[in-house]
Amino acid sequence: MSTQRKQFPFGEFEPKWQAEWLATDAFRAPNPGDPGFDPSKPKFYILDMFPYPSGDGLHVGHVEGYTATDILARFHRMRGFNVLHPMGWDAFGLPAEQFAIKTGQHPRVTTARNIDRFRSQLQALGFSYDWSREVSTTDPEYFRWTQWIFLQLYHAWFNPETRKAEPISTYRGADPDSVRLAYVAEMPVNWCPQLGTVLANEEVVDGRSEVGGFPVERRPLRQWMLRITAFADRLLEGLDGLAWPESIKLLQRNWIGRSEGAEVDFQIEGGEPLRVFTTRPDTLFGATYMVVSPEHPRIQELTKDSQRTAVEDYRSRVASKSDLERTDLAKEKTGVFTGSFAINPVNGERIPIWTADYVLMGYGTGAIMAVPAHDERDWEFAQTFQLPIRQVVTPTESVEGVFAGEGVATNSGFLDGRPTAEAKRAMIQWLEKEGHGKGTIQFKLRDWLFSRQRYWGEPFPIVWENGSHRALDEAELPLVQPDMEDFKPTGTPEPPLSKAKDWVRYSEAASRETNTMPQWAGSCWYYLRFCDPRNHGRFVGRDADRFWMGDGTIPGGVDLYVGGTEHAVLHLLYARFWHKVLFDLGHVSTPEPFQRLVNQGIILGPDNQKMSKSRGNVVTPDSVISEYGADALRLYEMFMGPLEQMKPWSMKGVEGVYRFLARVWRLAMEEDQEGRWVLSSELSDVPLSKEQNRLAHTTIKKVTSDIQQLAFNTAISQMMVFTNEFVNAKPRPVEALRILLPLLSPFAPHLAEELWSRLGWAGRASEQSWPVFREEFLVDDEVELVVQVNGKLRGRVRVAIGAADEEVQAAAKAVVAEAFVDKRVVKVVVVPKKLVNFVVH
RNA sequence: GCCGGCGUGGCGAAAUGGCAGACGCAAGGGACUUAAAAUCCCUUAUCCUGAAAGGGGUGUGCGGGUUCGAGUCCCGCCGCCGGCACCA
Repeated sequence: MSTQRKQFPFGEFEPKWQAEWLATDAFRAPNPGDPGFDPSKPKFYILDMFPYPSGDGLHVGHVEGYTATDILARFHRMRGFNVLHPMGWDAFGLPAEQFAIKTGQHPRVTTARNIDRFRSQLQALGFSYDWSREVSTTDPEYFRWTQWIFLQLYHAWFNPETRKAEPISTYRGADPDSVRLAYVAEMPVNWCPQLGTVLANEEVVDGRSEVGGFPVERRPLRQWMLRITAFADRLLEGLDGLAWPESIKLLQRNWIGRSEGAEVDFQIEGGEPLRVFTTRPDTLFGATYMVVSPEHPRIQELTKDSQRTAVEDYRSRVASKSDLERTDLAKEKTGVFTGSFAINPVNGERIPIWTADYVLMGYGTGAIMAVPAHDERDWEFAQTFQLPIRQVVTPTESVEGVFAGEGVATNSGFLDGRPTAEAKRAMIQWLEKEGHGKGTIQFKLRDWLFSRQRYWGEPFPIVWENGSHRALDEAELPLVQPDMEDFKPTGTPEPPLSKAKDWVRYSEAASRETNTMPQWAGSCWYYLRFCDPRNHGRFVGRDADRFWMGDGTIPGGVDLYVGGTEHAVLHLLYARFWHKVLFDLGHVSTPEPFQRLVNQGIILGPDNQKMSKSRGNVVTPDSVISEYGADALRLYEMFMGPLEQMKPWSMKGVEGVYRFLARVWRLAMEEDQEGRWVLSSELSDVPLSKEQNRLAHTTIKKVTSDIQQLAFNTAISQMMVFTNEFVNAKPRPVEALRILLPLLSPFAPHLAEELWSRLGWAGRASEQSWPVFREEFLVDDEVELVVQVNGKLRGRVRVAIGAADEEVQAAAKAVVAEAFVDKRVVKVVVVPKKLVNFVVH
């Protein structure tokens, strides 16, 4: 194939138009106040998840999402929108740093090189980004504002009264440091020895690091945290109004994990009451023992001398287990009796307190009341250790195994006979009245562990003095990492920046924070910077924010955000959190950043397996472009199937769309005797025939609505049908190209531009107004109906478009008359313009 | 285990409850050519029947149901993919 002559000279005109678009700033989007800004045009902000510029370069998976957004950006421009379609680089991150350590090159150098590679690959695809808005998270002019936003978090707290973030100055308590949205805490964190850093919960998968797959262990360390849990309810509620895939909303809801229940205090002999959380306060009468987590702070106090050795043994055994071992569900329940007893407040019963690792310190209060009759885990534990089981809920229908569902309360004193929902309410009421507890809500969501022991990240704008922290002044930003020869991890939780002694020393008494921010920091707000990327006075100008993101009066934000599912609970949750803080503090005008979200499906290798170097099934955009051109690559990725679906690559499929593009080329062009491309001699100024005109308007209509529905594959099919119709038309009406080229332009912009210009038409194809279909051209005088008998196809009939039902029935009946012999017509269904169905017996 | 999503030709896929398989790939046949490539045209779900034109049956993972009519809606299964997973 590669030695063959190309069927059309894409290798010449594709680079030509790419250069032309760049040189003329063809896709520059002016901001309010800029020359050429037209406030009468509505805005459309269409965003890609910006890439991490890895050393491997762009892959075909990137191209899929980016092509989809490019089609929509071009389409909206042609429809008269102010379109914001930017691109940038999420360039901090572990791989760059690890590569740097391996090769001895500074990450700034390798990152810059990777960015150049990515940029030129994107430009070779003809994407219509406004390159004047390009940003990189690693640019000090960018991350000064990342640091600035961190300071906003640091200087704010969440006021539970107003349910909003407010300046810390409105906080009336004694210790502001205890309520800041950015705070320091000593807590058990995910420490990854191989990576030499701590990780967020979201970055740990099955007890291993998401990056690299190294084991992760629990260690108590002093870390920066962001109080995302304060926003749990708002992050949950905000989902309702978003046009996101339900599956993604569900992932976020599950991750936030809201549970309604009650806290109950159990009296302890000779000690403070022990508090538990339960979602089933209605089963309190069935609590036959308690369990506290082995890490519970009161474990020492609760352990009686007779049990001390056993408890200590158990605790050290648990501590040595990895998270993976500990969460292995297949294993037997383990635990030890502490020797203490608690008093069940509802019936005064004395119940034993155990410790067991199936109770987690990180959720609820780290202690539970065990109701083995109605909780599978408690039931297993009770079975193992011969603890009593008391049924207090009667199922409404027969069930097998442990009944954990809802039913009717029994053996439960004042609750007896009440259905579960009502019994819960009654018990909470009783607890609150008697002072034994209260209704409460728990979340699975934890605060966001925000510091990393890395070199290649944003330094914290914080200094330490006499053991306490304080913020740098905004004027001191950006705070840039020092140039270091040796930025390797220290192998201990001590960050690499601690080795830069001069940099660390801030003043006589104060020293800098040496942790850096995680990679998510820069991507939490890049969509805002794109609105106003060169603003030196503010992270985003107010007018730019109001114009591109909306003024808050209608659901605003990014109009369409396209990216992979892998960010469902990481980036997409973090960004929403930061955005809400900025919104509360009055820095942005919309409450949610991303109005509509679409996930593109994964592209598999030709072998139906996930593309990977080790499998050797990776397809690179570069090879496809040199063989078939950028337009063919773009078109193929859109033609493969629905955007959101997972689908395998097929080089034969690329050839198919390549042939289609060649056919479009030959609609307009032919070779002369010397093999040069000249305008086709078949082209003529004749008007379209009635049928051709109908097809043209059907095509405009279908392509328009398919693009709006992101159904690019069927839009392309329709353009193929249109093209096939004209390939052999003699004479060939040039009008067909005048309609087709603008429609094709968002998909195959180079080809459309080239033919438009060769046909000698004014302007560029990409600048034309989008064609408008006219309904009156779509209708025919006659229409063919399907004739069915008992729902089975038995014939066809042509009738006039306005024919009355009786007329249609009569015509249809004539077609299938013999089917009625010895039969009786019971019913006739007439669907206008579609079919006639006779029901006979 | 729980929660999602998806099952249609040899393959990628189409189909507001109304002609299942548009469009593309692959395959077969033909035209053009000294030949090939490219291009263009035709056939292509499957079974039965017929010399042929044609006619008939079956068919959207499986089993039921609703409907004049189901790939599409409802109930119950099976399979694949993804997420969560001792969260009380």
